[in-house]
Amino acid sequence: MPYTAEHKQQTRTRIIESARRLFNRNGFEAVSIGEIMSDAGLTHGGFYKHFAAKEDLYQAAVLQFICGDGPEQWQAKHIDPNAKGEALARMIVDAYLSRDHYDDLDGSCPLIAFPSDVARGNGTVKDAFRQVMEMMVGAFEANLPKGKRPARERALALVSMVVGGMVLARSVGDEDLADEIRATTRRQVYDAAGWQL
Amino acid sequence: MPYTAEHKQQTRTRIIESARRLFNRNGFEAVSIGEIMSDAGLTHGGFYKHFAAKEDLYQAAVLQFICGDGPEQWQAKHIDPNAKGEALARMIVDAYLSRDHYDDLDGSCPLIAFPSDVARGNGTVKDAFRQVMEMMVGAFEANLPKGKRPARERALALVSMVVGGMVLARSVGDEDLADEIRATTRRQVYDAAGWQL
DNA sequence: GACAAAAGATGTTCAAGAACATCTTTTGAA
DNA sequence: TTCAAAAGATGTTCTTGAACATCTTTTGTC
Repeated sequence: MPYTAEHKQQTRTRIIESARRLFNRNGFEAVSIGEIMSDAGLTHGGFYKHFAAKEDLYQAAVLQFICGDGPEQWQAKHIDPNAKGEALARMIVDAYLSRDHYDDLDGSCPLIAFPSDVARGNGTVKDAFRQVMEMMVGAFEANLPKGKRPARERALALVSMVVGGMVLARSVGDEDLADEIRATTRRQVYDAAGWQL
Repeated sequence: MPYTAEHKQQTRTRIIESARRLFNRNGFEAVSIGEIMSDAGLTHGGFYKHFAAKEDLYQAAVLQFICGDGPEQWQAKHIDPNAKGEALARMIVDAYLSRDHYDDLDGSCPLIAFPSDVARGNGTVKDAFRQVMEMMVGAFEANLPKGKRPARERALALVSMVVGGMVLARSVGDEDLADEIRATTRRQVYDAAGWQL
């Protein structure tokens, strides 16, 4: 068999990385297969050697966020990989609601980049989306102080808040208002989690 | 001048209503002008007598939610128009996070229906989006009990939560999980607002 | 070194759709 | 009743893009 299996895998990964970047910025529909392949340094024809249809890329692009190697800059900048417990949970919140994340259109979390696209998509994409969400819920759940309600419940609420806040910030088209939304959401998350600012 | 001004206005409104419904369900890109016009009982050609470009419809479709006549069923069912203060604020939250809203793909709030589409759109759509958000913030702000933080801040956080919760619920593709997200978000909103369940 | 199997490139098909040009219909005003 | 201005219908253009068919290149195996 010519072209080693790793080679194909690498190419496939390159395609997915290009797709995620372009999808993140422009949405599923607005990006053509040709653009993605070209961005990955290939031509349009080879696409179907890796995927049966464009839709299959949606799922892969969403999962790339948690399967790709290494955190994004906006994550690395705010999260100390050695941190644990409350400190870690706070770092995740800070990273998520950071200006860096807000500005990083290419590398942002898929929960922010395409919620409505996924809501309209097929079960496969939704499943990928759910996985990303559950991963985030899990990260909070494991690092939340005890409270009157179950940790999962509070973790889910925190995810709702940070996702909602960033989604709104990205959509209002006003930097100052976006800053206000991010800052406000962060304070309220801290309150809800029982953390000091 | 043939065709009275009201007639034109009515037709325009019909186009916007069709557009909102179809956009809500399928997104801006996936719906063609022909489909919208046809849904409104017209043919594609007449579109440009009302709008210069398809993009102009995006803004109109978003604003239709707050400019259209009468609340959606999911709103009417949970909100007593005579209610005031905390009772009203609770009704708004209940309506927003209701199963009725979740199920109403055509009539849902634009903040839920197309956050990512708007985030990628031009300033005009974003401005419309902002208006819808500010209207919601205002509704909460005016009806929140006193607390240690400014009412606007807490109102903004509530909006982040309910929007985030519904956006996630719509995207996970699992009814049970969606129910959990809605219920959990609601409890946490009540906690955050200082309301009893 | 020849061979073949798979990756990737090139080229084609077909459909969709935005924009607009040009007809036809409507209806208020004269 | 006629006229004309604007709404709406019909028809056309041109571009884009998904899918796939068919070449060409690569490289491991014999």
